[in-house]
Amino acid sequence: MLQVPFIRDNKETVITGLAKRNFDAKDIVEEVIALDDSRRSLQTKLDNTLAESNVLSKEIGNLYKTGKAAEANQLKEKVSALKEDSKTLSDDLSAAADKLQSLLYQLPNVPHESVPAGKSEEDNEEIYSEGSIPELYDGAQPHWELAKKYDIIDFELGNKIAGAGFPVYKGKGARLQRALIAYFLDKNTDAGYTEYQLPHLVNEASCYGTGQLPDKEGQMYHDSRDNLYLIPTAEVPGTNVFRDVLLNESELPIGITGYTPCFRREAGSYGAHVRGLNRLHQFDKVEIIRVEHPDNSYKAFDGMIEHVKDILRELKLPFRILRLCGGDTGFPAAMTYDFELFSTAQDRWLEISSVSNFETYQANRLKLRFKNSDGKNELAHTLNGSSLALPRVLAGILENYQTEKGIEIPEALIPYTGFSIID
RNA sequence: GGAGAGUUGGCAGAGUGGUCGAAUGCGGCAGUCUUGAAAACUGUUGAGGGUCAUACCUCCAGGGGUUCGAAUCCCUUACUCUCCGCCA
Repeated sequence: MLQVPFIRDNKETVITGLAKRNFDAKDIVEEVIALDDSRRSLQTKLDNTLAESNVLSKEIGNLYKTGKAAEANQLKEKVSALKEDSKTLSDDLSAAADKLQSLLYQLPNVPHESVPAGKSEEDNEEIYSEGSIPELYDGAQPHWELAKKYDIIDFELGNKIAGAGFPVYKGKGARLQRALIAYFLDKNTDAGYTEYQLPHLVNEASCYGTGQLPDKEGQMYHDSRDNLYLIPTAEVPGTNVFRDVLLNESELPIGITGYTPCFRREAGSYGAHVRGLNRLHQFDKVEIIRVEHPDNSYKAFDGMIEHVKDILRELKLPFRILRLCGGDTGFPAAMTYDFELFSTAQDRWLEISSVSNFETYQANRLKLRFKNSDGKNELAHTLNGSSLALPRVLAGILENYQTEKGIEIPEALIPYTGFSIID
């Protein structure tokens, strides 16, 4: 959530920044400022009314003590009248505050100055690529065929047990999943992230904290009996670790990592390009989350990019990095880089990681602050990224590492799988 | 699921109608001492709104009520703990 004083002081920056997302913020910004004005003037009136009745109440107390009940009763009437006024004022005030809040929820984060304008993924900029695309043998297959051929992922079985989008991993397929999770977690903890095991269900407040609510309700699985949501990403429980937290500056930076399954309803997103592992209702992901001093967050962002690069380099998977344009950058993010790996057998790029800097947008909702060197409480910056999402990495490995003899295992993973080929 | 107890500042924990935005301890910050640090001692230290700055207002889990006046009394919701039940 953007902060009102920031919007006030940077009206034009906000409007031109959001225009890069194709978001016309002009009316909302004007309305926010107008509402904030009226909120303030109501607040002042209310404060004055309350101040007066506070003074009178004290007098009443004193009058009673000195036995002047008649005078006290006179004052009581006055206070009652003030109370009527303050009731009206405070109703008006909370109406204005609620409206302001709901307007603020509608404003996405202002993109970083380096983010290009653009409407859709067409306008994303490729800024880096690495690794060579392997030449596959004749008869190379997409992963859903390989999965069947080697009997390592059973989509049909998942259909029976749960439904489409819930694959069953078997044998070496299951082991490879476990290996990837352990490998990613090890890479992350080696880089200084602290490993967390987080709840897979979260309450409503946590969903508001990271912005899944109020407007992405339909994308999450929800247990209405207990009002709990299945997490769509570890970002939700992981970032909410820091909800309502006041840190000392010396505690920054903080980095945590966690493996969780992720659950997404993905309503209405069926169609092309969703075969096999490409889009699922349940998938595994290892996430990294950072809390940073505002002065360091972009340096930390670069560090996260390098970290993910290292992993892909070690797995010897060909990848590229995209700088997302305004229109493709997620609502709460100021900047996002996507990692995509090239799947030779599908002849297309698959998104496997998304690294974002949210600046203070999430921290403002979370009330995540630190005491700065002036002793003032200041919002921290939050960042997160996948390192990595499993299904498409798995798809990439299966497709890019297939040979006529079987699927080779990337060297870095062999200590984790305990085997070097799936055949 | 049943019964009971609780929820107070960064943390722990007192406070049962006005003198309470709140004792005390820990932690944080500053200083004295020290070559430096630790220890000790001294001072300081809740959050939000508002103001040029004061003033002032709000906040003792959330919401509602009683009262001239509520952390304190009542209702309600959420959560936590203990015991019982169930259970991997």
